[in-house]
Amino acid sequence: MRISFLGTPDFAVPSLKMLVEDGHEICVFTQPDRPKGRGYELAASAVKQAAQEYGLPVYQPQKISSPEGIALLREADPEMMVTAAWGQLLSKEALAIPRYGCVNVHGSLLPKYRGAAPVQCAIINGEAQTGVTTMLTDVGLDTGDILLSRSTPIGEDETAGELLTRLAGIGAEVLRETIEALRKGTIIRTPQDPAQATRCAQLKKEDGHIDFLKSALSVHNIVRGVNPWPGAYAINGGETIKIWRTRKCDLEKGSALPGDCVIADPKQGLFVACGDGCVEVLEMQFPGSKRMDAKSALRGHSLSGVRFS
RNA sequence: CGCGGGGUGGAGCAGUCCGGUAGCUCAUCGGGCUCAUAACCCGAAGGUCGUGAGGUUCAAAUCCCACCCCCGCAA
Repeated sequence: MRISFLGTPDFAVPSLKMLVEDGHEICVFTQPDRPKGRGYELAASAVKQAAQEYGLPVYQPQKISSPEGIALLREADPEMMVTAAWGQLLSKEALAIPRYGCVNVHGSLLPKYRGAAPVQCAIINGEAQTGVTTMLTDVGLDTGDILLSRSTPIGEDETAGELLTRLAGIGAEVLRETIEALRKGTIIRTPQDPAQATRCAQLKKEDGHIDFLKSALSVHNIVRGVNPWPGAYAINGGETIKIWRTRKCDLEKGSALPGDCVIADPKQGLFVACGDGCVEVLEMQFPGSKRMDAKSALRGHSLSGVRFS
């Protein structure tokens, strides 16, 4: 089938590869290259890089629903459009182009966790399970009819990055089944129940600021939910200390206040008091330094008596 | 030329501004103490201070120059 694929980050790559390997005729749309990293060099999206490896045509209109974007889409003349972590809403005009419509691969069990950061939000909220849903895109934000979905349990210590990778793979499989069913005409469209719907906003930098007033479990969920981006951090004076990994622990906090480093020792590790109980910090990063396990970090940096804010 | 931090014994850091024969914590090895210990005491080994038979100097980890690598901000 002739398919226009619209996607940007890593999450979309397995789906793109699947489409290519299944022999579909692909035309790729992805966000324009943006200045990135040290030196602000222009960087291509993960999808663009993958597309170039396959030698696929790549288009990067500023806005897909602009006249230019629409023109490019019409020129590609897709029978179907597929989006995965695309990042732009599609206009009615754009959606009308492909005969089979537009299928979106979304990293949650819709109608829960509509929006930009479904995987991260599910972890932060302590969900025990999530999944991938394919839906028929309409003009709303992740509001279209559900086609297929598959659930998966979330590990207790699983990070957003790890889960994202897993869901990306699952997404590719579900997408394959969805396309197959659509072609055969055996697909069943299920409207979303608006009453069950929840939305999650794009994560901001400050979402990584750990609030130790919350429970130890909540802190742990935030730490893994914002890993690897934007990354969890605690403030000690003027220093921002990144917290990469934590673990639940049984240590009683005693009279310690939230944010207190109850134990901070190169031999024992780092334990920080929360609203209830403590979390053990396993991996952290001091400013100007690279990330390392907490015990190593504590050899050269003392945190005894410190209270994070 | 987007802004900034850093490369020092196995690990993590101090020392660099105000040049003068390298220090701390942990680990390692040997010994001791203890019913016992992620405990404690005594001792030892281990470093071309990122690279340059670079510059300045009587003398450079420390000042100057060039290059390499790592990290944060920002996206």
